[in-house]
Amino acid sequence: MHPFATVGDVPKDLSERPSFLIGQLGYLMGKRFSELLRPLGIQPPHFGLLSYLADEEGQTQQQLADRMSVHRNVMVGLVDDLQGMGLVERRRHPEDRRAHALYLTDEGRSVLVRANGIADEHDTMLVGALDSEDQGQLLEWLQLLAESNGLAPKVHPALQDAGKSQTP
Amino acid sequence: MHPFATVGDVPKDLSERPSFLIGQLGYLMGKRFSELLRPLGIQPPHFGLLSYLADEEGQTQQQLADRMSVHRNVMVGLVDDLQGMGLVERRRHPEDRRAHALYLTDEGRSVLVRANGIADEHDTMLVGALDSEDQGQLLEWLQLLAESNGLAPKVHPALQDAGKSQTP
DNA sequence: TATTGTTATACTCTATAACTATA
DNA sequence: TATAGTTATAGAGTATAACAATA
Repeated sequence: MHPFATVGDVPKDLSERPSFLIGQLGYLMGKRFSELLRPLGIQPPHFGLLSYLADEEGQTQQQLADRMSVHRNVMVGLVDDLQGMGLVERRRHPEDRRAHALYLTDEGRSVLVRANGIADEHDTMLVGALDSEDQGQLLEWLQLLAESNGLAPKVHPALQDAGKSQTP
Repeated sequence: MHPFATVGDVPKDLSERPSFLIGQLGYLMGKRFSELLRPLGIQPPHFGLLSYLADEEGQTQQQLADRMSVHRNVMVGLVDDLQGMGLVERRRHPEDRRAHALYLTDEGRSVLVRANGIADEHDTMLVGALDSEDQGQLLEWLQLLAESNGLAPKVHPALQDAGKSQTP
């Protein structure tokens, strides 16, 4: 018995803590998805950008930055990358000459389809050890916990830490 | 319907992917635990170190580094921090004069007790929206998935990415 | 004056190597 | 020769600020 067990209970093992298990698994998810995407030449934030852009083409960088909750400075780099690979195009915005209107190329659409397939594999790797019914129950609980813990849907918190819009 | 839905199905929403939800929640766990620990002046890796040291005092830095799967260079900094706060002591090792034998101070034990309490709160924040029975089921599933995805128990993968022992 | 996109700078973290003292 | 601990260096990633063009 530990001398510091003042409340009468033994300190809990890390692997009995849901927060630790989720932390372990969450870190692994980012790393593994990144590796799975490597053959496509993109990273998870690029995948998010392509997905958001597919939802509605012609958006400006600022609009996409707001939706993904990334700083607009970061968006420049993401778009540079994707444009360099020929996956997106910057066109002139029809109403605002300061802004760019972004569009997917055919290659960009193709890469997005493949990336979605990789994400499916990725999900299967994660929850494949559970039967189909349990997978469904787990998904519901995760959605519930994401909401009860204040997470915005479809926004990865790693991208939104930076102060976004304040220009002092 | 999207023009790239070649396989006949619409791309899945990010918040319907267990991998994305776990990724969101996992990132939040690290950030929030870090904030919760701030009043104690320590960070999550320090908490891990204190826990491992409480399991068995007198361990060397290398032993602790192996168990936590951190590089020994990183361990130096963690021990420096904790020693600077008066939470651990470096004593002479009785059998190997190269090594230090590490011990908790009374203050270190006290901080560990409080940190365990904070970790309990942290867990409750995460799963509090589920009833007690569901919390139990979720914990089982998370333990199963951690194992089926190759995670070592009680080792946070963020700390073990660095090559550890190779001295070329 | 505020906003879009861009660039440059600084800061943090971490990875790698190299050094010492012992074994 | 190998190992425990330490220190220094360099690189990646990220935050902050500043800028030009346009609204």
